[in-house]
This record gives sequence, C-alpha cells and structure tokens, in this order.
Amino acid sequence: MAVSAKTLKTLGRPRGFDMDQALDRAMEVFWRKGYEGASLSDLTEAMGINPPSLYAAFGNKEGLFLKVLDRYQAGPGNYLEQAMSAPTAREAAERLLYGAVEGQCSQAKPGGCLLVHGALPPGLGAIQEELQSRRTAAAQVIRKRFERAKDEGDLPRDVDAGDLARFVFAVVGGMAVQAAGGVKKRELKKVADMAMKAFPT
Amino acid sequence: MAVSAKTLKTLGRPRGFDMDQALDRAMEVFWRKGYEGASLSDLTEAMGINPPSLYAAFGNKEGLFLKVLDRYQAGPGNYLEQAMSAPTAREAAERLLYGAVEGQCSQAKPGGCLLVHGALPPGLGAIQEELQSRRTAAAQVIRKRFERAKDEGDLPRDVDAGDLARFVFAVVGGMAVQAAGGVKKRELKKVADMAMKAFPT
DNA sequence: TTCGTTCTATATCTATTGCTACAGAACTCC
DNA sequence: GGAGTTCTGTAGCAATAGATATAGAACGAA
Repeated sequence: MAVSAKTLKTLGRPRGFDMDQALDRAMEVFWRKGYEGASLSDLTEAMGINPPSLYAAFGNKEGLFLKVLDRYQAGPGNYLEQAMSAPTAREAAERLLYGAVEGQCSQAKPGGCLLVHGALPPGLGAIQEELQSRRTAAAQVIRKRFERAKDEGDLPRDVDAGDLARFVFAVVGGMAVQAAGGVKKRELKKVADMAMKAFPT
Repeated sequence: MAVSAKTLKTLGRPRGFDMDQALDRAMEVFWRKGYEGASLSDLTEAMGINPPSLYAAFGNKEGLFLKVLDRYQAGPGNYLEQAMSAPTAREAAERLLYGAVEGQCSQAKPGGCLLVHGALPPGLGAIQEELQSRRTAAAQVIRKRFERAKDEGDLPRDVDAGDLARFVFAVVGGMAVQAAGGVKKRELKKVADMAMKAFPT
C-alpha cells in the first residue's frame, strides 16, 4: 500500500475523490468483467465519479486499466514476489502455488487472476500486449529465482530453470482459469499438491 | 467432419453459402478476438455473408457462437476425446497433454483454446456460463476415464480421480494461456513433460 | 478581492454495437 | 406459368460505446 503524501502543495481545486479507493473499485470491475466487458458507465458508477474526472485523472480507459494493473500486482497479485523471497526454490514454488490458490479464491475478491482474464485473446492490441508482457515478465521472475537456486545448490544443475518456471507458471494460470469458473479453494490446493510432485528434488 | 446430405428436399431459395465453411471462418474470428471482441461486422465480413443471412441461419451472435463451439470441440478441440481412447490412464494423460500442445500451437490456427479465452471473466452471463459448463464437462470426461482406469487396475486405488483430472486439466488450461501469448510449441512440450512427472505410477 | 489553476457536473457528441424491415431474387411444387 | 416459401442485399433502426465541450465550483497565491 503506497502511502500518498498527504500535504502536497496542490494548485487549484483539490481532487474530490480518493485515488486509491477509486482504483480499487475500478480493479474489481475489470477483474469481474474483463477489460472489454467493463464499460465506462460501469467504471464511473463503481468509482463514484463522473467521466470528466476519470479522464482528467487517468487519460482514458486504457490509462486507467494500466494504473489498475500496477495496483493489482502490488496488492492482490503480489503473492508472486512474496513467494520469490523464500529460502529455497522448492519453497518458492510452494509459496507461489498456494499463494495463488489464496489470491485467486478469496471470497472478498472476484475469482481468478486479473492478468489472465483481464484480456486473453489477441486483437485488443495494446491491452493484450501489455498483459502478455506482464505475464512473461512474471515467468522471468520465477526463472531467475530458479537460476539463483541452481547457483546456490538447492536445485540440480541439470534442471532447465526456464522450463521449470514455465511449468509452475502454467499451473498458476490453469488454476486461474478454474478459479474464474468457481472451483473451490480445497480443490485447487490439490492441484498445487500434484504440481509439487513434479518438482525436481 | 459431418457430411451434409447433398440432396435434401429444400423448400424455397437455397442457402447461398456453405454452412461449415462459414462456421470455420467465424471460429477463427472468435478464436482470435474472443466473444466480445468479435463484432458482427468482423463476423459477416469473414464469413462472406450479410447480417440477415447470419441471423436467419443462427438466430443471433450467441447462437452462432454456440454452433462454433460445437464445431470447435468436434474439430480442432477434439484432442480431448481422442486422448481418452488411449489404453491406459497414463497414456490418456500423455495424449491429452501433447495433443493440447499441437492443437494450441498449430501455425494455421490462432494460439490457445477457444473454450478458455473465448470468454473467461464472468459478467457475460450466458456465454460465460456456457463456456464454464463445457470446461467442467471436459474435466468430468477426464475424471471418468481415470476412474475407469482405477477399476481396470492401471491407476492406484488411492488416487483421487477428480483431483488428478483437475490437475491435468489445469495444465492444459495454463498451456492455453501461454499459447495465446505466443509461447512456442517446443517450450510447451517441456511443460507437458514436467506435468507427466507428477502422474502417479 | 481577484487571478490563475484545477477539479466537478450536466449534457452531449460521434462511432459502433447488435439487430431488423423491406423488397426482390431463387428455388420447389402444383 | 403461378403460388408458396426461403434466402439475399440495401439500408437503417435504437442503444450503447468511449470520450468531450462547456460552465461553474473550490482551492492557493497575490
């Protein structure tokens, strides 16, 4: 949670709504309906503001979505980075998988992962590319953690870090698909259990 | 490929376009842009017909999509059923995973799986529910195959067929997400390799 | 107070969405 | 040849999409 500087010399009329709260509301809408499915009316209504305020603050719908993505990855989606700080590769994978279960099945939030079902199919141009690049970036983070593990000796040298990362990431993505469809947390945990059986010793 | 009866007594003016070909064209559009992203103009242009012909033949956009889904599962997506006819559970899982790699990475077709990224987030109502129910149906098919395998003795009795099916299905879904983003076939095969390491002996 | 700036609210713009009315064309049956 | 039926093409419908013009309200600085 980034603490906004409270007393920043503002010029002109101060903003009448709370930025972070508005972003959270918008996040929920995008999360629940996807980028295309979320209309400006949906967004402005949920955020409690009018279109001109939205455009003044975020530029356009796409700009708002990007801000929402940042906030998502720093908030509900930060189980990735949290997991990477685990002492060993195996523990990192475990924390990632079970963290994904929690993050994708929270009752308070919509199911699934915003980075996955915000917009999957190509053809949305910039939005799709942005999400795709963030997903590959996430996979790279995992790969680098595994490579470090090889250097540190807690992962066999003959393991391909990229392949292993892609596998773990695929399971996370697959769980997101199922979570979006309402699969229960208990069942997803079993998926994570099984995935860990494939983890090299 | 369903062979249409050529000489069926038709009443009135005969249809001026080929149904199956039009469905294939529509499938590609939906596959590439998702349900919402595919506009009527996109569809009619690709199908080479005008809106009234589309509505006369399929009712509406949703009806067209359902017909396309049927054709997808019978065509590019039929690697599921093909895999289930394998003699053992292990072989069925293998054929499913590697079949998914082929089906989702074909160069001739768009990447990914239509059932996954046709429409993921809820909020699209009927469409989302339809896709979700088809996905769970697919998972059930796998589960039943594994249960049969338990009866036939090629899968240990203490294995939960449902959990195993969900795991395999999650990997397939995760691969679809990655394939939609352009991951190469060679890399996805490695994901399938790793998944098989978790398969009970 | 007055100015310059920045935000907000109402009302609306244009383009596109999914969809259809209508008239005519193409077929079978009689 | 009609009569009856079904398809096709043109043109356009109402609704909604994303985005804005405009006027006024709320602030700090002078």
